[in-house]
Amino acid sequence: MATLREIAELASVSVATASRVLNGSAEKHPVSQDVRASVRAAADTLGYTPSATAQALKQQRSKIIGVIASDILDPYFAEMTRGIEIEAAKFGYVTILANANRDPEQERTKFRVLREHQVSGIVFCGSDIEGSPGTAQLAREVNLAVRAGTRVVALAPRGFDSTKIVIDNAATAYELTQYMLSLGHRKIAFIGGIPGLSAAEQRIVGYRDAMFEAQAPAQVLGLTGMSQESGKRAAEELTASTQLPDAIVCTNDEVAVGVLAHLWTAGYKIPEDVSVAGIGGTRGGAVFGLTTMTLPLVELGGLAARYIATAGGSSDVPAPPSFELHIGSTSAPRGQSD
Amino acid sequence: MATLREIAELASVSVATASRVLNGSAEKHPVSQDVRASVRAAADTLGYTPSATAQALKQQRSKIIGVIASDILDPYFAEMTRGIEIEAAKFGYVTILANANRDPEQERTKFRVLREHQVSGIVFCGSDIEGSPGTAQLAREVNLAVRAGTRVVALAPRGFDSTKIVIDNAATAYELTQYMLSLGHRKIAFIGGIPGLSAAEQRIVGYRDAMFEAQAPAQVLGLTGMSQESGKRAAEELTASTQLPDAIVCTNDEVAVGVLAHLWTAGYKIPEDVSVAGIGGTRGGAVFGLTTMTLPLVELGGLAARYIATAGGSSDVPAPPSFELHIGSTSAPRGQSD
DNA sequence: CTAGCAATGGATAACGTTTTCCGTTACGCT
DNA sequence: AGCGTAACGGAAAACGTTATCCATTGCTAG
Repeated sequence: MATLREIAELASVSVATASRVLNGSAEKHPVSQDVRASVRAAADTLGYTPSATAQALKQQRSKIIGVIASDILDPYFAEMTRGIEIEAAKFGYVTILANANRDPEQERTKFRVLREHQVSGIVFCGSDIEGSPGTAQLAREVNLAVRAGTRVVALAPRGFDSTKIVIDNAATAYELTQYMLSLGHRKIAFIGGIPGLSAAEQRIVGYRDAMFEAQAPAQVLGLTGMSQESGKRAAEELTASTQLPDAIVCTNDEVAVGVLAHLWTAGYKIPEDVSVAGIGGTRGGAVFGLTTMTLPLVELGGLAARYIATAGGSSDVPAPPSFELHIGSTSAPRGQSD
Repeated sequence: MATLREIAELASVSVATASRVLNGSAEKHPVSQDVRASVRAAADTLGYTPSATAQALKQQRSKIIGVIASDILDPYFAEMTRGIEIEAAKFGYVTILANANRDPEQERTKFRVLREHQVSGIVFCGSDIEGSPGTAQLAREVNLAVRAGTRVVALAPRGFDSTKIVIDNAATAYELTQYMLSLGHRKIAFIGGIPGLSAAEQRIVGYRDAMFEAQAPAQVLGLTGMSQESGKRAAEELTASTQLPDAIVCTNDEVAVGVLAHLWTAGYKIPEDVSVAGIGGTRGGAVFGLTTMTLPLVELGGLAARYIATAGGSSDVPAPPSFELHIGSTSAPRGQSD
């Protein structure tokens, strides 16, 4: 790979000048048109590719955003990471993706590795698992980093002192449940979640609140998982019992699809026999016409990326202020499975 | 962030020694136990984090693997990237993920950006779209890089002079079709693909071959897309026509799920009314008991990662030999939708 | 007794950039 | 004429590592 020095030599200018022409600061320090042209020509003939590594070392900041996703195969997080990547690219940033398999230990090691790579910031996609062994340890480490100036943003409820961009999970579930109630359903079951997973627990809270208000009997088969398989298993359990509910609200689209899968193969009609709803509005449920609360997943990711890419970038704020942004659930339920 | 110099100072040793203790080469150049201990202690108190950036600059090779995926939301590629990430981590590598949206232009820009980051190698997940404007240009650029020593591996049929690890798509589709035939189905339709997409076209070839051999009438609704939505639309078209086939073979699981979705909502019974099969064996189809050819997607990714992480690493091969690895379709179809 | 070697530690030159600090012009103004 | 000031261009010091060469010691083999 051609270096600036070689370019400079070929164009008979100094490396400083070559740098100014090829990478940026030609405004701060003017370079004549002639020189510019010859430098660019030299760069072309030699096939110059700037070394992002050297730039990062010099500037103490690589144009990389680290992403730690709870489960990369879950469309919920996949959408977020896509949002991050798209927005990051607009700022010339690139994303390093790490999958944590919902394991705080893995999150911790990935967090470290990402920091070693001098990333501009780190985004956590996915919420806390309270009570899990590594959770507190991770939080301590993250908080230390945040205080040291590392830009961290959590796209979910997290026990970090970092910037957070979170959806109001309780409100979302509340609205969805209300919607199902408004359709005339009374017996509405709730399925899904993982013990200690804040986001999931908040959704159960929202569901309970709505049911309580309507004086309808709540039935929570929660904490059964967040995957399609877990949804399927829970649905099997439900259909094995004496009486099917009028409707099933699921903690996310994946679980809902699993429920749908079982109900369908068991011969039930949706929504005639039972209504099913999910949360997320991911591509996964779209093809089934799943009723779901559409969440701005891609936009959330974009927000996170933009925050990292811009905060303290050209501005002169040394310590980017951590803030907490709550996205209300503004979307209305949509779909045909209700 | 603490640097080696600070550590060295605190431990009253030279940076060289600190480097030797903290990062690696303590075997090549021995360091006494006492010194080791004091350096490590210093590193601990100062909270040392090695700068991957500086290491990369010095060693002319970052421990990063670049991944360019055709469509990150398609489980087929998501599985591959997961395989890459898992295996890469074992070697202390990290992956930069870039989504190309099946667009050669985007692949090209991402390829450039990745190279700027001095990645150890680049993996393409997804095959060529022949005839597309940017394809030839991309190939030229990639080949140039390969010749210059960049390690590139394509996890799909590609017109690159790079290492390729490809599944025998024709054989896979052939086997699957034969299996469906062996079940007694005669009228078997094929759905899915994108014009110019080599992998998809190969699958059609395999299907045709099997049907021809069995003297069964082939019906290809190919080139309708690779997504769930496209599968659904194609299925709609199919059910609108006079007569439903006995079975439907789809180009991948996503399309198959889309087909399933339509058939189900339209009131058909699977597999009583019509059998459905996909290719890939991704998590997407699992919950529906979709009949599918399980492909070693994760393993493929792992192979690619291992190749990049190891080739020319400690060995002294300067130019890693490009090779072409064909994975036969060894798996048998599994699932209940047939 | 001494050449030679293993063990250990240090200095220092890179790696490819960016950026600050200094020249040198040339020009416009008093 | 004198001088401030843009407009340019270059030299060189970092950024944090690693690796190559040297220096010192304490041995052991001849």
